[in-house]
Order: sequence, then structure tokens, then C-alpha cells
Amino acid sequence: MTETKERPAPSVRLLHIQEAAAEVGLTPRSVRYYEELGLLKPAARSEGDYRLYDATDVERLRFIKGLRDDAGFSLAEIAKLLEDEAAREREHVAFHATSDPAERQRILRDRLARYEHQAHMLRAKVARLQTMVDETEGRRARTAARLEALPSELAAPSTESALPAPNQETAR
Amino acid sequence: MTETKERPAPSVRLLHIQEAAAEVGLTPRSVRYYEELGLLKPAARSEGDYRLYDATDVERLRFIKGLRDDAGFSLAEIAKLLEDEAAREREHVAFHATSDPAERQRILRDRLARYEHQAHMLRAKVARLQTMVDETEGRRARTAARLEALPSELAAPSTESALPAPNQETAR
DNA sequence: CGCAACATTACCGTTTACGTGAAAGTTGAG
DNA sequence: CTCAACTTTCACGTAAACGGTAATGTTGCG
Repeated sequence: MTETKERPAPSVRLLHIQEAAAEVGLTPRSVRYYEELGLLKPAARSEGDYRLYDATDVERLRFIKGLRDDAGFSLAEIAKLLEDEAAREREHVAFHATSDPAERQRILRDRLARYEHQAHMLRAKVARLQTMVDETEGRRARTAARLEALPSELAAPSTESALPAPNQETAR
Repeated sequence: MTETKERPAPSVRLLHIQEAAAEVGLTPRSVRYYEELGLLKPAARSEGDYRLYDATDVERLRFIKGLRDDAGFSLAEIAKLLEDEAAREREHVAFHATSDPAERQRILRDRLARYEHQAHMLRAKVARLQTMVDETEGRRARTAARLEALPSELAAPSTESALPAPNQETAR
């Protein structure tokens, strides 16, 4: 690899908003909107006030998108789920800054509680969704069974065709 | 249970819109809106044009609500999932009307295909959601581990009593 | 019957989650 | 240094999913 330039700090690749957004399948507008709602804050700003995103920002965006698309949460609900996470993340710095073990414990417990809450909500949603899958699966199975049972009737054309439609018109 | 009245036709209990809506946790307004979008049609209308819902209507409403709340589908997506189901349900009548086994088979196969499609979509969503649960669970586990690993310098008289955060859920 | 409670259609208002410019400034490859 | 491409904030526009209200008609219990 020929270095055309020195690479003093390749450690932190900061992305412009379009790159970050594209990375997770969002538009810059949405990302700004999420920031407006307090869902995240770019790791930094350039000299000219351009938003600059790091890896954790991108992951956070991905998580947000998952909550929205896959879990179907509203942005307001997502905001609650991540509520003070931003503020707490600032305290993550405080974690390393403090030497007080009680303080460290408090911070970690807070974080733990949040994750447990998130996992709980998600699992509840998975459970309800699974119920729907099962129901649909049940309907499918019953229909499949009826289809299986059809051939026998193929032999006997009219078993009970004397069933006049009790209601319903063909309107829509 | 003594019958205070004759029960000439207890077979089909038809509900007014408010009863049907309440049954599944919706508002009459939403139910009318869903009808406007073509998601369902009341089984009948009263003499004065009141909407009247039967059991299958209620089940359909419940399914719609599940798709919206639990699966997070938009009403447009739900419309697609149930798309011709309404039309096909009309054909369900045709199923009993026809004596043509080939026709019956076609109808059932159509129905089967729809259920399979629905189950497929739901399972895909469950899978993605499960991934999110796992990720969150992973973060939780790592945080828990770090908490465990905290130096037992807890000898320091912390201001807070060391009661393990009562993880209370306010979920409905 | 009488009438309170509920229903119907029609229409306007609201919130959410962005899209779409406009005007002005910033970046960075060449 | 230039200049196209990108970004900023501000502001207005919009589709989706209903909520509310009005004007009017329907039900059904007493």
C-alpha cells in the first residue's frame, strides 16, 4: 500500500451525514429529524458545523431503524426506550473519570436496567407476533388439510350442492 | 340457565359498530376508516343502514389490529396482505355454491397460498425482531458481567442502600 | 309512542414522519 | 484557488391514520 499521505489518525473514521445515512438505509433528512427528536447526536461537528458520525452513531442509527421497521415502534416510543441513554452515555465518560466505585456501580446498574427494559419490550413483541404466526400457521394447516381431503370428493361430484347462499351480494 | 325468551336465531349475533370496535380495542372511527381503505366490510347493514358485524368480522378486525400493533405493518401493507382475501371470501360462497371439484380445488389452493405468504412475512419479521432481542440481550449480558466484575470495594458506605433495582414493568 | 343513545355521511383539524425547496455557507479534488 | 457537490438552518408541503364536530337519521327500552 503506497501511502500518498500520512495517516496520523485512521482510527476514527468520521462520516458525513449522507454517508452515515446511506450506511443504514436512511435519508439525511431522517437522521436530522431523529436528532431533532433527541434520538442521537453526532459524535462531532466539523469546522464548518457539518455533522460528523462515528461507528457508535451508525450503530445507534441502525438500532433505531430496526426498532422502527422491524419492531414497528413509533419514534416517540423509541425515544423513551433510549431516553436518557444519550445522557447516560455522557456519564459513561464520567464512569471512567470517577474513581468512586459506588458511582460506577450506579452507572452500570442504570445501564443494565435499561437493557433489561428494552429486552423485555422486544420479547413481549416477539411473543405477540409469534402468536399471530401460529394462528396464521393454523389456518394454513386447516386449509391444507381440506385441500388434501378434496380428492375423495372429486369422485363424488354432488354431495350437498343444495346449499343456497344464505346472504351476500357480489357488490364490493 | 333459564331462557327468558325464545331463541329463534341465536346463531348469528350481529354487533353494532361500537360493540364490535370495543371487542377488539378499536374506535368506531378506526373501523369505518379501515372499511374506507377496503380492509373489511360489515357482514350486513340494518334497515336504517347501520353497520352490522358478525364473528368473522370481529376476528378480521382483531387480525388487522394485530398486524398493525404487534407486527407494525402499515394499513397499506395490511391491505396488500388481505388484498383479495375479501374478494376470495366472496368466492368462499362460490365454493359452497359450485359443485365443480376443480373449482373448489383452485379456491382452496389460492387460500393456502395467501396463508403461506402471510406466515412467511410474519416469520421474517419475527426473525429480524429476534435478532434485535439477541443483540440487546448481548449488551445486557456484557453489562451484567461488568457489574459482577466490579471491585468489591463496596466497603465504602454508599449513599444509596444496595437494594437491587426493582425492575417493575408498567406494561399493560 | 317518546326520546335518549347511538349511527351515518361529510368535512375539517391534528400528529407523525418525513419530502422538498430556498438561501447561504463548507469541503475537497484538481 | 476554483468550483461542483455537499451541508446548514428555516420553512412550507404532504401522506397516513385517525379525532372531532355538525347535521340528520335509526334503535330500542319504557
